Amino acid sequence: MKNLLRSKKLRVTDFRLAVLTIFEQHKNAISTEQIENELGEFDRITLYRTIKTFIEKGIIHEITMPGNIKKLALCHDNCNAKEHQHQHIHFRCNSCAEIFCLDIDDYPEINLKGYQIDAVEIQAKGICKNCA
Amino acid sequence: MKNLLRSKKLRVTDFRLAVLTIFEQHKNAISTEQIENELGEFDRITLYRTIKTFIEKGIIHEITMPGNIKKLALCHDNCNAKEHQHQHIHFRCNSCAEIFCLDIDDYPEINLKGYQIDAVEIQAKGICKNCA
DNA sequence: AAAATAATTGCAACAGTATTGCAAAAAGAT
DNA sequence: ATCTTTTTGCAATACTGTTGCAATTATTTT
Repeated sequence: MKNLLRSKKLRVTDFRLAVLTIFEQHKNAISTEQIENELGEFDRITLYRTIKTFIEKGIIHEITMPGNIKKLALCHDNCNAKEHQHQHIHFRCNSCAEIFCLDIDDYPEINLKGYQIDAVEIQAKGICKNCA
Repeated sequence: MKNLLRSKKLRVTDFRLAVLTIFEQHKNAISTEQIENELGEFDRITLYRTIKTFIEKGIIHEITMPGNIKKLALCHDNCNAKEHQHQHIHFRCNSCAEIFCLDIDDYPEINLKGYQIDAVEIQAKGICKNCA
């Protein structure tokens, strides 16, 4: 974890390590609220800033879906400030409401005449393995 | 427009017609802020409620993307409260920041072993026709 | 066409989410 | 150990959205 921060030219602080630890303890994407609950005592503003920094540096990525759903998950690929590139899809279970980052073998190509496509994000909804 | 509201069992009111008119005047997806600006005098709470109702009834759909991007667009398919089904992708231009609902011929199939997929939403980012 | 009914609106108050500026504290470099 | 720069924590503020309730308006019934 310390190396991850250093590789992104971020200082290693207790706060950042605490937040990273929470991310690593969760397989699935988590909400800001969940982080708040698990942090114990903390400063909200610092948390928002930490999240923003992590997103900019490509440590975590944001997943948003209609209905004010907003979650965060660790990047597994090597992302950066400019572009997050994930070869996985975001799956939301309609039963347990968990959001999973799932790898797929053949990531579909999208072609649109006249449009230059730099990044594609795929979201799916349904029933997950555990709830099925 | 009146028939659209009636078909969804909603009362025809000036406010709703005004909001619908704004949607029809825009080819691309628009933000709540844009609607507010174009409405002239209005009540914000009523607008939020109108938007919520329209989404629930399948008149408009929400498009969300990382970075607190949230836009709204008319549904062209016949959507309903339970599920919005669009055979188009959402394209965001990195240059003009517009969000387009674009039809594609071959909407990709997504398969995930063990997961039941009910809906798929595809988002793309790049450079649009006009900006290219 | 008027009265009854039911949905919608507008206001007040409030809640949640997020940002900015700034001084103090902490991390990393010399 | 000291210096420099980043990060934190606090105060204040802004934005986005919601709830309850009374007044108004649209539709239905008579």
